[in-house]
Amino acid sequence: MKKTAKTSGVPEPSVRRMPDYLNYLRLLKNKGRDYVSAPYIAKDLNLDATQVAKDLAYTKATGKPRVGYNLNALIASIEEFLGLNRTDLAFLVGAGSLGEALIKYEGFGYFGLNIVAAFDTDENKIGQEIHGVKVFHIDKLRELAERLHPVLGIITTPAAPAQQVADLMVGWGIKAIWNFTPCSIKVPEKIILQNTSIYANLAVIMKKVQTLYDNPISKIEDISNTL
Amino acid sequence: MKKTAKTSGVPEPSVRRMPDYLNYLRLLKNKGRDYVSAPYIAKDLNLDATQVAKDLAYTKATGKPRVGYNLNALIASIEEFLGLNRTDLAFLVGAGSLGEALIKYEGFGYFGLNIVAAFDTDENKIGQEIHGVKVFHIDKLRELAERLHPVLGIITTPAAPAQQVADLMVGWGIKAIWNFTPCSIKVPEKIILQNTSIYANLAVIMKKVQTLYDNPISKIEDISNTL
DNA sequence: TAGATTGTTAATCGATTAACAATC
DNA sequence: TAGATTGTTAATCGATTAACAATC
Repeated sequence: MKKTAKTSGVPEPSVRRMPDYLNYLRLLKNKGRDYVSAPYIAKDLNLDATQVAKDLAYTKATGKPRVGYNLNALIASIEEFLGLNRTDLAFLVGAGSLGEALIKYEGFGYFGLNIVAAFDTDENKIGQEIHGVKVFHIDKLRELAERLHPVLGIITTPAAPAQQVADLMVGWGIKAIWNFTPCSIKVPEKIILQNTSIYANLAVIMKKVQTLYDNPISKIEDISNTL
Repeated sequence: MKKTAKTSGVPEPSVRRMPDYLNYLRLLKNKGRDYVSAPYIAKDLNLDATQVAKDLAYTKATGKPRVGYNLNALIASIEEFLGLNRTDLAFLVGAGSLGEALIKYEGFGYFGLNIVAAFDTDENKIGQEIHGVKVFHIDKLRELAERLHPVLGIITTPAAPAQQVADLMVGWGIKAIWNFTPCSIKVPEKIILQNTSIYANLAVIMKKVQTLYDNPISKIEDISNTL
């Protein structure tokens, strides 16, 4: 019953690893390296070498046996794969600290994302500039969307108004929505929806921390301390 | 070769869905409902009913055929599963806007996380209070860690100092690290490490947006507009 | 040439989905 | 009783890992 918008045949986990590779390879390039092999990358990023090779193959990158991949070509290949040549305009609704953090996120520009306007309902925030991005009243969204045709809408409001904001965005022609609220929002089938929940990550970490309490290992450590 | 710290036999995707259920069920409770079935939840959250039932079973929740689950019992069961009764102390390093956003995140308290101190190297930030959490110089981490024994360390610094911060945290007895930088950091095997990369999510969304350009659908839409 | 690495094809592993008996 | 839902067991699906031939 669940329907996940396809990411062009490439497994989503592979897509998620791409920014890691890119970040790592750019660092390596700055160190003056020219070639790099999949096993080498794998070791540094704590991944399986075969998996790295397979991921890189998705980007149409090609390497040479015994030598590896040309670093410049590989970086270009991943950038191409992720579409970083293209720059998409984005609107952000909810100019709280999370919204501010996203706007200030240095790397976004390098990842083909350009937040051009922020919106809020808080009169204190309206008119302000965050890192060069102006905050407008939400009522201006329609007008600005008609003019700029943003592709992506980012929701960083509190949970309550999330659905309303999403409806507004869809109404004014946004193609993709990135939802940072913990609320599950409904959008028409054609709209791309990506939920990013801090809580999902928190849950995983708390669950792992829990094992520290359950596990007799901590008790063993206690014992060894008394020896 | 890759080693993922086990979350006690429960599939990680299931753990990640738990906060969604919890959030949704709390909302439902506020509406005055007493019972809820897996298919009902599934419909609202856009999931498969069997999957919901299976997820809930992991929490040891039990339901009655034809009736569903008692809402209070179910909520309690998920809270128990996630360990929300326990409250863990956390230190946060990097009091920028992302750090600030996390400190202000209303929900964290409800999810068993208590950020008790923030650290930075920026003299302008030191001594300030964010939402009741004081910002200390990073040099104070040792002293405060010895006193408070935080379980979790959150890294919201820029990428460059991430590894250094992690080493510091590990040195002072932190058990789990939540890394928000795009840098892959190395920690001893015993330390729980959770990476949350905004870029991974961005990559997925950009890749999906890309299909809008590749796809002839957009062209079809253009044509229909001229009719 | 020898040997490491690519890149493909097959095997494994794990999560999701489907089927169905139990039960309220 | 009839029928919807739980909860378990089996089938499917997809990603990761392993094996190996090609090749530089």
